[in-house]
Amino acid sequence: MEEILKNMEEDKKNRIINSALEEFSKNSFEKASTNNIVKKAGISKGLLFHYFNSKHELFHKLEEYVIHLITNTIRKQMDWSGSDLVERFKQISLIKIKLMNHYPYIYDFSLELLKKGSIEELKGRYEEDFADLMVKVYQENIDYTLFKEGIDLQKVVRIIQWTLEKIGEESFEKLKQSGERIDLEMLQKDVEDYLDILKKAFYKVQNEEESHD
Amino acid sequence: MEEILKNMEEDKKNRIINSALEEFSKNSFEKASTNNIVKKAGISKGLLFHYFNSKHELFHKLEEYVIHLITNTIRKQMDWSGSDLVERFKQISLIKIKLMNHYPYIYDFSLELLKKGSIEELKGRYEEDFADLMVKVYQENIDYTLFKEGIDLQKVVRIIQWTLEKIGEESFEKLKQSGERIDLEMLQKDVEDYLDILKKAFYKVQNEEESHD
DNA sequence: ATACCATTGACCGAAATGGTCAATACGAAT
DNA sequence: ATTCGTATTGACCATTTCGGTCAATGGTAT
Repeated sequence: MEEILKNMEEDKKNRIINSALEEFSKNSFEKASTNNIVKKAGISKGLLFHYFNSKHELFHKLEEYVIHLITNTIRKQMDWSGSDLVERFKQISLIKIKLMNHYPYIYDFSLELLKKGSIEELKGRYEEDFADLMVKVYQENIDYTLFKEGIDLQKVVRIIQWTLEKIGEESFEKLKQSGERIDLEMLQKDVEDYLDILKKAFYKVQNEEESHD
Repeated sequence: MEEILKNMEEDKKNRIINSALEEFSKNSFEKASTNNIVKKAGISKGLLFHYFNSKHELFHKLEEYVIHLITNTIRKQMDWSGSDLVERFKQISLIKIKLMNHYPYIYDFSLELLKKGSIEELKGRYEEDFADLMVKVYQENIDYTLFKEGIDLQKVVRIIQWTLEKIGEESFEKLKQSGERIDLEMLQKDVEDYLDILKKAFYKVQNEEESHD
């Protein structure tokens, strides 16, 4: 994707990527229309097929690009030194939402990929990539003794993840309806509020002194 | 819907409803195909247009039917006497999932309705209906002093709702992939486990004596 | 002026679209 | 058996849309 469009001006490139992401997110592969994609991207039909020889290749290159972008961004922008799982989740969710400001449909698109699977050859590769990253997120240097004892750790972790996912989904709905960019500061505050509640609920009681005024 | 198909044998009626729900859930109205609907329902094209004069009418009657079915089922099957909000949520979520066993795509379909809106005339009517029901759920006879003091009640309630929604979405994914009906007993156990965790986290500490062996 | 790549949009045959309708199948009543 | 009426069929229609092609054009650097 990057190599294919490397000489194209940034703005046009983004329009193509975003238009394709939107069309493939809203429709199944078969019903997604290349006519719609070029119309929304503001380019001619010929140009799209000049760069991507077929609808299949476009989709294939797009999913490759998206998987690579998401996993690499997380890998690079995360602070891997901390041992607090919730903080790690928070970082991931903020990274995703920042990506969404640039590529509004990237999250929806990647969710569809994970649900429906994709071209087999690629699927193996990126699922492995994702799986590796997730193992790293959950296990590398994480201190699980922060959680209260006697609770179902697996379920609690899922509650926390689900909450973050829902916050993300809500932001996306807002973005779609208003068209304005997401207010990252407000969102960060929101995420932190929710995670504070969840930490207070599921982490061992902390030293009150540290948070004293 | 019910009146239109009243003389039809139950099985064929369900096949039509479920096929239409599926097609309209997976595709936007425009891209949904009446050819697909009749194929999956196992009926002829002519028959569908004999009962519903147009694709628009089919969709319209379908949404009317679904909204009515969901709200009425909740209204009737709920135990409105309790004052525990979490228990009320639990009931709603189990009712929804039971409906999903009969109409697998009813939940997806209704979500799309709420997101995208629908035909204007109907929209006003059923949104009001939904809103009324929700007010009843949240306010009629609910004891909010069960929650711990000093927490952000609104956010806590949303965490609980989101958790139930995610459990429902997961059940639906399983249903789609396996095709088997949902094991309601296992699911109920699951819902209760999660809600126990959330209650312990957000409700005031209860008398331990009652749960003593 | 020449060479070269980016870009266009009219055009293609094929497929799918929502909807129609004359023809049947079939059970009940006579 | 025959008639009647309704439930149901599927071939058929005009129209649109599909993915993809390609000769032509524009613009830029040499």
